[in-house]
Amino acid sequence: MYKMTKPSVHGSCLSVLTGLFWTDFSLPPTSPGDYPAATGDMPAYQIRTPTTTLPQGVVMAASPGTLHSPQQMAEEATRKRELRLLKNREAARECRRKKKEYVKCLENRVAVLENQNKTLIEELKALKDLYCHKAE
DNA sequence: ATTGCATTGCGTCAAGGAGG
DNA sequence: CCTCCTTGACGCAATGCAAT
Repeated sequence: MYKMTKPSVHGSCLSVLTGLFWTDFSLPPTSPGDYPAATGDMPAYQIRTPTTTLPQGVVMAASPGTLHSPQQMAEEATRKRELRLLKNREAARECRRKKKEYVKCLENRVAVLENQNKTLIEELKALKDLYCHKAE
């Protein structure tokens, strides 16, 4: 697990490593809320979309026609704001979860590619040795 | 035990994109 | 145009950890 360096206490961790924001990756999301899936060596991770759980007592907006007094209007505005904040709170949580999963996925991919690289270097070395002995 | 810095996670705001 | 969703950015609190 890599640790964030101080200059990026806020914002995109990946920008420190890559110079890019994570949403700027060359493989664009295939759909909103999706991130580039790993290819080849590893399974593409899937984004689950949990059903939003509104707390009990949160009801959907009343039709505007039923509101009259300024007090009712103010209450409606407050209720709408609280609902918006609640939804955004959950959206932010989900967004962070996906981001962590994405970073983990990239870290796995780095590990796989490093192993592949090592194997190929060893293979090349073996072939070179073979070639040298034949040439003698 | 205390202190200071780094890291992490959260809630909120704001901007921008997508869909109706 | 309006509404909703997504996500970068910010501020804050909690926690970890090394230095003293």
